[in-house]
Amino acid sequence: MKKRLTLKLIAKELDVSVSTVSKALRDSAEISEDTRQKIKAFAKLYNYKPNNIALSLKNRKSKTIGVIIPEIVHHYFTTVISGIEKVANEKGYHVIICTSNNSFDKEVINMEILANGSTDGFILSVAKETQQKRDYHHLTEVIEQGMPLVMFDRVIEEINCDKVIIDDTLGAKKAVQHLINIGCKNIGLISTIDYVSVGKLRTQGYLEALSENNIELNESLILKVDDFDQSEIEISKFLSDKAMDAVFAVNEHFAIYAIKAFKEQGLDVPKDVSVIAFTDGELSKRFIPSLTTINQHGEEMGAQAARLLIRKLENDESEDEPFETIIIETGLVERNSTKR
Amino acid sequence: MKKRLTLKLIAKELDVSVSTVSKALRDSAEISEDTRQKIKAFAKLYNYKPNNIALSLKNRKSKTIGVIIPEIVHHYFTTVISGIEKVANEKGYHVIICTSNNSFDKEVINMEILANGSTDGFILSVAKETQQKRDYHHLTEVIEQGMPLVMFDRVIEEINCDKVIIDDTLGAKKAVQHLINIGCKNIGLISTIDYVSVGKLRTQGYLEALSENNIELNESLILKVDDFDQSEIEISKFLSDKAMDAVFAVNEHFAIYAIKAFKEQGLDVPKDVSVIAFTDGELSKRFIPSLTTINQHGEEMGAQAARLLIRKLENDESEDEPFETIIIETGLVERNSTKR
DNA sequence: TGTCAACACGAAAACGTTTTCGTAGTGTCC
DNA sequence: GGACACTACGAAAACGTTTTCGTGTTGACA
Repeated sequence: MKKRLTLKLIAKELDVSVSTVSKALRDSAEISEDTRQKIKAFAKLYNYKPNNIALSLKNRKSKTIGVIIPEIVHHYFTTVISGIEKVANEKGYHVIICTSNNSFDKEVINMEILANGSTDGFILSVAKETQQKRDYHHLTEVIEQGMPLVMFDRVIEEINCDKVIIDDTLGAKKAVQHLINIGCKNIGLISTIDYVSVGKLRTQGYLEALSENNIELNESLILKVDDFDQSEIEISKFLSDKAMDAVFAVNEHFAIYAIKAFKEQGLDVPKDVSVIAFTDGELSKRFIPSLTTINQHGEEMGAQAARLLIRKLENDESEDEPFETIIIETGLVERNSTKR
Repeated sequence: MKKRLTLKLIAKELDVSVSTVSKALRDSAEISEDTRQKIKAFAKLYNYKPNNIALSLKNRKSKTIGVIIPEIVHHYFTTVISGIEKVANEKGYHVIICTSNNSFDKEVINMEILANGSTDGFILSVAKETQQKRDYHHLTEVIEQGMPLVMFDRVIEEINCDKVIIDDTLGAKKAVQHLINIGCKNIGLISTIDYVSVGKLRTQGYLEALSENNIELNESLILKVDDFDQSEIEISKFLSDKAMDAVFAVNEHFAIYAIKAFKEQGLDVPKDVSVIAFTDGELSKRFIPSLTTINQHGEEMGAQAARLLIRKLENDESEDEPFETIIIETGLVERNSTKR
């Protein structure tokens, strides 16, 4: 087991001082051509690499950004991470990922650990539990310490920081408008309970689309799923006694459960009933029928979040720059779960 | 913007020395009850948290483990990460994730960066390009520096380190044996080219199962997909002129393309033809028909890898302990793409 | 009163860098 | 020959910890 090479070792070996070695390697003009060559050659030969930890301590920055997401086993979040990584690596940052598992406590702990030097800033999508509890002390604390924070997807309005979101309401509106355009009249909604912000916003888009088209709201066509694990049964029950010609689901899974339920009822998608969902997922492309969706552009979202964060990190002057909220456009992707 | 609290600041504020503060906070018996209380109260009041970077430098360990995977937008890898994270966090480690994007160069760069102090050890699944190139200098270098390395899934046999793999060959055999048991005779194989080790091993399992059941090998029933992006077309072409009553696919995607192709030919799965695949994915559960699979227990795999790594990290004496290869058992999950 | 142990604390080194400042040695110029 | 400016390097501080060792004060005891 080779010991790691340090400046001190090089210095001793070459009989110069540590400072000389450091300067030589950084091409300082203070060092004569001769010794510079000698030191560089030696360093190269023995494959010297500076110790990042020491640099972090010295520079008081780690060149890494911390990402905290509710869960990683979720295609949408992986696309976001992918976008973050791409931009971060381009700019010489690396990325630490932690999952909160939708637990408030784990979110807090992860932030505290990463905030203690490991990370220069955060990109975060808050846990469901945090949204419920409305306890944001860990976020404000980090901000007060001067660490930039960018929130995405599930953001907290009250927190003053950069944000990247999609136009959930508008996206939902687009979806429902599409259903209306193809002639659907009785449009159901499968959403989540309201404390999940996206559920709330998408519900709002649904309502707006109806009202703009002078369609009367029928509350009985709205389902707000509470327990994800029970959603398949809930949805199947919900759909069993309603007359709908379309369903708008706030995510991929709900859409697929809906399609399954319809099939079991002997209904054909899209002939008898159209289904549209919010998602970026793999499933929607591969499912039969493939799903018409409102896409969320996760990778773009991650990329923008990373750009915002790095801008704040590199611009010391930017402290008093106002915070930005970037809205990622959603788009309709027509596939085979809606009739034409 | 509050400055971060350090030992030095506390010391100045309370008019004691840095060492006293450090000792007090760590409950050293050297410090009198009085001052200890005072210091602890102060630290708590102003929410002192030690700087991890300084600790890393001092202790020459970072308490973080680096994970390098070929791609993150892949359900299997996220389950593995999930398992790694769970175990790592339990033991007080955190996890840095980098993706190689299946590029050799990016794999090398990521390892070099993380190896310079950021990380105590590695968990790695090698990039496709690395398997092709057979250039493993970055792996041996890291090992020579005394950093433990655990490889999983796509492992390199020649490298001497801990490994976690699944019994690809046996798993494939199980799959094919199941097809034989339900009465299939003409069993096709959709695999990848051989330099991807899993493709090779699973192919071998296929061959073994056939030979053990005295079924003659028909080379024309084997497809080795080269270009992933073209796989849908390749598979559809491949299946168009063969008479099979079953297909074993080495991954989820190939299986689904096969099912689609069969449907287009007017064949029913599972009535006319059975399909079985290797995978842990979401798709297989939700697809219609849902897929009979050989599962890979990704989370278990990650957990074991993390355990192996941490064992090496915490046991200085373990240096000469022999390396282990843990084999994760695969299991057959019967669903609706195979007849009963 | 002098000796010694116990107690409570501080100084300093160390981890691996970068950077500021100081300074020997050399050469130039009048 | 003296003043001065370069040149090329080294010493030391700093980043925030932990830990080893040294030391001043106190009290007990003969």
